[in-house]
Amino acid sequence: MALDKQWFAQMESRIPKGEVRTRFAPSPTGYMHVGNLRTALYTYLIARHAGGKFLLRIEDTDQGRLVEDAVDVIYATMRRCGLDWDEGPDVGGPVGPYIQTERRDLYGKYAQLLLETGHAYRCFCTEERLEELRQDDPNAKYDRHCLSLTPEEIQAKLDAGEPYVIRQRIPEGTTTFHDAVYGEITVDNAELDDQILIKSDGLPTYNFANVVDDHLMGITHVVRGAEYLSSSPKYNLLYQAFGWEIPTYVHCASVMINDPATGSVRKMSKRHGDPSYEDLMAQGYLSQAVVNYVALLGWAPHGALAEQEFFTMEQLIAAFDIGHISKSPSAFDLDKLNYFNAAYLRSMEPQAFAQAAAPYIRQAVTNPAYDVSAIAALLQARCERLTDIPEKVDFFDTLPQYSVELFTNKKSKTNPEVSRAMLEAAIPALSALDQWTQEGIHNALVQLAAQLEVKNATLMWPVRIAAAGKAVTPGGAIEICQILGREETLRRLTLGLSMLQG
RNA sequence: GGCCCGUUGGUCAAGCGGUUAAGACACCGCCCUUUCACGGCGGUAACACGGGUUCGAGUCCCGUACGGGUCACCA
Repeated sequence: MALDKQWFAQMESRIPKGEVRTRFAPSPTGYMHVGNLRTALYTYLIARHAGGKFLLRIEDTDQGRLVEDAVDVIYATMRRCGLDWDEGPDVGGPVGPYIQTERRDLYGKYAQLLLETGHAYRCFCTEERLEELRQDDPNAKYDRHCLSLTPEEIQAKLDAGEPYVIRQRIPEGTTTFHDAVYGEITVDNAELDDQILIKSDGLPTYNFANVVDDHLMGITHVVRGAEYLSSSPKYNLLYQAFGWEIPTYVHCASVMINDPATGSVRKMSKRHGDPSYEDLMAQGYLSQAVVNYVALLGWAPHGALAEQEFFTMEQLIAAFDIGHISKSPSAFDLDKLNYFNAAYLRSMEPQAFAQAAAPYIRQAVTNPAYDVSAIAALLQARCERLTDIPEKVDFFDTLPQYSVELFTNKKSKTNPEVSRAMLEAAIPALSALDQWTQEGIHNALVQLAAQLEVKNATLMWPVRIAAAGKAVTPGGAIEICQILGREETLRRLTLGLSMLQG
């Protein structure tokens, strides 16, 4: 097969120059790992910080792992996180296509190039033979059996239609590469395997497609998880074999999680039931909170910003720098995410919060008479996640069964006898009210407490307990009574009183 | 196991040869208060270990230990 020099030249000519270009290149698996999300974020931030381009490329060369609609999940997640891309499968761009299976013909041509320059060779070994090689040493490298095939032997196998793969020929010596976060790393080439570049199905392996695409797409900063650190020398060798400029590598340490079962940390994984981005959304977390938290998992602002922890996307773009990406793995901490989420929830406009909370409130409070906005106002400073809401407000719909013991509270100086006296006084005072407003209820009860010569808490406690039937409620007696309405409040208070009289 | 990487409180982390070693989460206490939250104030808690280099080391070098990654026709 003759190589079309013009075609290669044309591919080269498409590559944009003079700008920072990064890419996020997920495999369509149907969900976004927290670690992947963080990698995507950092990749995005590096491009935006430099005023460069951020691209999205879909790496779907593993036909066996294709997941239906997974690409849509990626789009949705990226958009929801505020990671807008300049070039990608859906928006196009100068170096497309942006889906690897749509580029399939191109990898073979580049592999051919390597074949002709002796940087790669065809391998006809069967899987059985490879397995045998690994019999006594499961970590054995390929023995280069097919490297010694003569051109005639190769041609004969080709003519016979024998399936083959194309392998990279690793040269002698050592390979040194530079990583922006880990620094200079040198390895002995003897440690490197003659890895497969083109699989027998004709599709490229991740490692090969990655190098070809990154070059052809003009990627200047290769941002990826640290699990690729040890395969980086092979990448470098590939770039060198092609005579291509080596990009800046930015490897990010893994996101770990504390495993309470073992008491140690391990890499976050879907398999162990660790939450993905989608899981977190379903659990009532805010996308901004997750993004903010994740940004700080493995990167920290420096200088004047060292103590800042709340960042908008714009602020992240301005502050982000590769130099402060951490080399060591960090543990995902749900407590801290909860803190961020609660803070984001609190910072919302009351109206926006009410809107977000409404469906969760309505899960537990179906009575249309109760004002959702008023309930939301009580909740805003009191929940870490939206999904915390239903159990906090269930008492509005139905008064729980509760025990008289709830009427006893040391700090409020209440016990069943005191509570009984309080309710006996509160019921007529509240039924006499002409305006059922927070202010009206507040004034009536505060005046009553003064009149009875007890502290406010002594009166409020039994009222709240009778109104809600729970020791802990969002909001106090006044707010709860106001939302309940006069009739229901008096009914519940009377019920409470009868419990105390019985 | 070989190779590569890492190691500051329970967790996230600042620090880039000279600091009383920041800050945040969590935890504890106090205040505020109508329960709980919110908010305010305070507290417990760290440079893995051993050698060097240096007037001086969390910061630089070398070991050890521990942790992680990787060794596929997966990405």
